[in-house]
Amino acid sequence: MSRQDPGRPDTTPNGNADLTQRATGGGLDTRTAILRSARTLLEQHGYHGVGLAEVARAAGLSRQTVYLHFGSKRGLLLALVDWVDQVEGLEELLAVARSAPSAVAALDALVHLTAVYTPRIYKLAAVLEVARRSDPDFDAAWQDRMAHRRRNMGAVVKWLADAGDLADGMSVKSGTDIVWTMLSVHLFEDLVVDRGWSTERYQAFVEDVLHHRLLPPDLG
Amino acid sequence: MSRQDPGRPDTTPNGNADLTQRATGGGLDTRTAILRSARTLLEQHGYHGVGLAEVARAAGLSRQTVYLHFGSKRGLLLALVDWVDQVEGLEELLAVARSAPSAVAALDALVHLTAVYTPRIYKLAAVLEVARRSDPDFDAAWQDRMAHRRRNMGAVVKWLADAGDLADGMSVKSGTDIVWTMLSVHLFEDLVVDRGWSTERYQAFVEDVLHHRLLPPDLG
DNA sequence: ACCGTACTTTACGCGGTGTCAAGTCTTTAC
DNA sequence: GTAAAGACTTGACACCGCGTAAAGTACGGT
Repeated sequence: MSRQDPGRPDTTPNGNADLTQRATGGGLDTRTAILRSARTLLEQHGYHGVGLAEVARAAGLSRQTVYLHFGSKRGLLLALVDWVDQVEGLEELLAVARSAPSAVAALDALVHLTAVYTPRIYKLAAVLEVARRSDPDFDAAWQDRMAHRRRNMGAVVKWLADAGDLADGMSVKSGTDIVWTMLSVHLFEDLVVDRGWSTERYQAFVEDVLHHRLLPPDLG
Repeated sequence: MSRQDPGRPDTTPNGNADLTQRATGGGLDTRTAILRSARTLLEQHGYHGVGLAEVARAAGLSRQTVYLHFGSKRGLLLALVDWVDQVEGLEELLAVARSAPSAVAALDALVHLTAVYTPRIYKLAAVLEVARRSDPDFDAAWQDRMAHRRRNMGAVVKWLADAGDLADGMSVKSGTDIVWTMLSVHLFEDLVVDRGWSTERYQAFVEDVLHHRLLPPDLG
């Protein structure tokens, strides 16, 4: 943590009046406290439903502290994305997919990863979606992260191609486009969140479509 | 084109009290002028990139006039949706699909309709997407309109089922879910807008997936 | 004792939504 | 011919969110 509370001034015009936890010995530092409350509130009320004042209050801090740490709402969101991916263990899950025994297994692992991971982050993804369309600068930064995600998928499709497991006439680029689209958060939201499908059914559906579209007839 | 212009009762999508449109010799009444500039500006700068003041200015009117006609930004957006669907001739396109000679033809017509219609409205759809996630009241009204769209798709899938053209184990509900998802604006955006596919390729892809998933093996 | 760090308080400027009240101009109705 | 009704304008205000600025306060280390 950092400093302590000077005196719990309470009744600040800024709107704190909270009971500030921030366990000094606990281990949560200020930055994490902000990220935690930001995530909770944003997932609950959406991008425009939460102001930085509210985030700060929930973290037991002043509004300015948020600006001190993240510079802007955009900065907070960007940091939030990285933090959540780290907290939710995205890298570990990706490592599993990369260590698959075959190209087809890697593709299936990618689908499985998505079915497991998306439920953890789709609410935040909805927030980011709005942020993208509200803030061009955020959108630019977001595209970078998405390009990274696309490269992961492209690598698997390339693997398929090199192993001769890609259907005739299917280029790596087209295949990647299809994987990208079928594994998008949008599609998960449509099927699982809005239409009530189970993640198992979602996974089976996506896997089936990808197999039929990407693999040669004998494998699909 | 401000205050003169006598009667000329026209379609009032909103169904509000005073229907009173005015058509100068030119033909565009105030309401339409607002809708037109709103559409242009919103598609260009997004939901939060345009204020009602700017919309009004572009229409050559005062900000209050917008409130007089639509009550709020939400009201304007809702009216805009109806107006655009009417201007773009959605009903006519739907009639074509409904008059298809067979269930499978109707399904294909639905896909074709989407491939033709979505390019005209996907920019506005992005705006509405943000509005939905920023304004719960708008979201509620939006769900109504989407339910209507879903019923159209459900009718076609029901037609398939009644004609015995639905794959074994595929319920009307599941089939409708799949059609809904594959014809979503999101999927169009991913493939055509973001990944640069032609609408023909998009259409062929969606049609293929739907045929393979929905129709029995001999037809798919 | 001193300085740097972390956080707080208070105060602006800016821009957007939504509301109110009064005023202008034009058409319609008596 | 005048009065009422309709359509739109002007100007002002409350409220809230973002972002910035400038002091001020508490603590830790040297």
